[in-house]
Amino acid sequence: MDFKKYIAQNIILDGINEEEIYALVTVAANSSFGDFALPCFTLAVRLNEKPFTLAKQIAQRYPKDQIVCEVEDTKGYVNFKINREYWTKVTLTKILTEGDEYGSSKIGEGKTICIDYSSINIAKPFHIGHLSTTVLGSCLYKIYKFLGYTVVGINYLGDYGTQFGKLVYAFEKWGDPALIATGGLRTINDLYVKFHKQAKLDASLEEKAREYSKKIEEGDSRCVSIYETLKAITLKEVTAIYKNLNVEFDDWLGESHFIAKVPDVVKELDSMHLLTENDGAKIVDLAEHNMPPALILRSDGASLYLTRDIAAAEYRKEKYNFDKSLYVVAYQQNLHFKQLFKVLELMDKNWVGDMQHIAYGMVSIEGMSMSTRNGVVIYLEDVITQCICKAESIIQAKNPDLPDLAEVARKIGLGAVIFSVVNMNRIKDVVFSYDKILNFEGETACYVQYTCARANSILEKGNITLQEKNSIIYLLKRLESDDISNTEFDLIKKLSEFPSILQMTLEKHEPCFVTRYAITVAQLFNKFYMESPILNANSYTTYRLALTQATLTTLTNALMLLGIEVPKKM
RNA sequence: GCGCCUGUAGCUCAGGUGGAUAGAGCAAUGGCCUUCUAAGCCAUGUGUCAGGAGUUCGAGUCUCUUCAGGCGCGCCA
Repeated sequence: MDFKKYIAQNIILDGINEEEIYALVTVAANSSFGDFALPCFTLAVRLNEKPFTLAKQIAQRYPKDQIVCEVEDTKGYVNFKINREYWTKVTLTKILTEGDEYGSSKIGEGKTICIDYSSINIAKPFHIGHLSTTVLGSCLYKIYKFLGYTVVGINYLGDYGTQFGKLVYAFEKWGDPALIATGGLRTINDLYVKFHKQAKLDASLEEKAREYSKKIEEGDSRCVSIYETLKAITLKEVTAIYKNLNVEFDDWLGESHFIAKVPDVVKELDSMHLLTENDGAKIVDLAEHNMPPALILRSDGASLYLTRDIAAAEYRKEKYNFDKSLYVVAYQQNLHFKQLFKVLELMDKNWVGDMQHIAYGMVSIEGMSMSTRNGVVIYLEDVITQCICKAESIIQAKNPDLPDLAEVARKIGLGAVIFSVVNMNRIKDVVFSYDKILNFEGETACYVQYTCARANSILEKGNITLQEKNSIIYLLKRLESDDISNTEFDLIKKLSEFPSILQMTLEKHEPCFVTRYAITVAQLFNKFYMESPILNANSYTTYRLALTQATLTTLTNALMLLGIEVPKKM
C-alpha cells in the first residue's frame, strides 16, 4: 500500500494537484516525528502563506481515519502517523502470503532486457578483477527476472585476437598436456607469460604469433584443435565458479562469432558516408561530438573491438528485440561505450537510447592494478577457498556439531565473496584485502545469514504454520496498535519497503541497495530479538512469530537475489 | 593538455527527486549468555561533509571554481 499516495489524496489545496503533493511527501526523518512528513515551504510560497501557518492549516483540516491516525504540525512540516495495527496487518499478511515471491512484480512483463556481464577471456584464469562484472551483472539479472522482465544474460566471450596466436604457438611449443590437465588455466597462463618473456629476447616470436593467429582463422585443423582445447578448459573452470556464485547465462556468443558480420558493418558505415580514411585506417570522425575518432578497421584491414561491438549490438537487437541492453563493464571503458553509442546513433539506430553502460570501479591489490602478465594477480578460486576455510574454522569453534558443516561453510564463504563486491556503490574503486573479505562480523553477508539462522531456529521451535492468508488474518485478529513496540514497528515498516527497494535498485542499477537494505532489516530484527521474547510471550507469541517469519522471508529473498544462499543452521 | 569519475569520523563506507539534530560497520573502552544461536545486543567518543564562492526559506546533495587522487584519450581488448 502506498501511504504517501493515500495521504496526498486527502490534502486539498487550491491550484495544487495531487501529484505535486505526492512528490513532496517524504518518509519522516525521525520516527518520533511520525511516519511521513510534508514540508510546506515550497507550497507556502505558491499559496502566499507562511509555512508554519500552512502546516497548521493542513494538519487541522486533514481527515483522520483508520489508516492515518495522527496528524500534527511542527516548524513548517506536517507529520503523519499511520495506524500501527493497520500497517502491520497489511504488511505481514502480504509477506506471509507471497512467501518467496515477496518483492516480485509483473512490471516487466513483455519487456526484454539484455545484460552483458562477466564476459571472460578464453584461456585466462578467473581473477578478482572479473568478480565485479560477474556479481553485479548477475544481481541485476536476477532482480530484472524477479520483477517480471524477460532477461537475456550474455557472456560475451573474449575469444578473438592476436593473443590466441601467441597462446596456440606457446602451447604447441612448450605445452605439456599432462601438466595442463592438472594445472588448468594457471598452467596455460604460465605459457602466456613465458611467451612474453621469450618475445622480449626474440622478436621473431611476434611474427609467429601473427602467423598462428591467421592459421586459426583459416581453420588450420591443428591450431583450431588447440584453440578448442583452450576454450573447453576455460569453460569447464568458469562453469564451476559460476555454479558456486549462482550465476547464469543464456547466450555465450563471443567476439569471434561477429567477425563474419564485420564487412556488413563497414559497408553500412560507408554507405552512410560515415567512414573516413586516416593513415590507412578507417575511422568514424567524432570530432564534432568532442570525442576522439572511432577506429573501425586497422590499416591492415583487421577489425577492432569497437567494430565487433557494433555488430554484436545489432545482433542483440535483431535476435532479442531488447527494450534495454546493458553492459556491465569497468569504467575504464567509458570512452569506448560513449563512442559505440555515438556511432550507432550516427547510423540512425533509433534503439541506441535503450543501451546503457553500467560502469563500476576497479579492483587493485594494495595500489597495484591487476595484471596477469606481470603476475600481480589474485585468483578467485583462491579467494573462495580461503573464505570457505575461514568459515569452516569459525564453525568448528562455535558450533562443532553442526550437521552439513562443509555445505554451511561453503554458503558463508561464498556469501563473503559476493558481498565484497556488492556492499558499496558500484563506481567505487576497491583495494582487495584478505583481512576485509575474511571478516565475518558487522555489516557482512554472514551477519545477515546469521540473523536468518536465528529466525529459523525460533520458527522451528515455535512450530506454527503461517501459509493460508485466512489463518494469518485470524492469528493477527486480536492485534492492536498498543501491542506493537517501536522497534517492532520500525522493522515492519522496513519490511514493507522491500518491493520499492528492488525497483529503485533497477532504476539506478545499484545492487548495493539490496545489500544495505538486508543489513538494516537484520539490525532491526536483532534489536527486536534482544528486546522481546518471541516464543514465551503469551498472547504476543503468534504475532511475533509471524514477524519473525516475515523477516526470514524478506531476508532470504534479498540474499537470493544477490546469489547468496541461506543456511538453516549455522 | 582535454574528457570522465572520486573526495563524508582514525579506517571502510551509507546518505532516492535539495528538507527537521549528518549515520552505519571496523578499530577502542565498559557492560549483557542458569529464557528463543554472544557470528549477537546495549552504552561511550570523534566530523572545517577536501577548500572557496554562488543559487535557495533551506545545500553533504544543485551551479561555478581551486586542490588532491583514479581512469581514459587511433590501429590492444
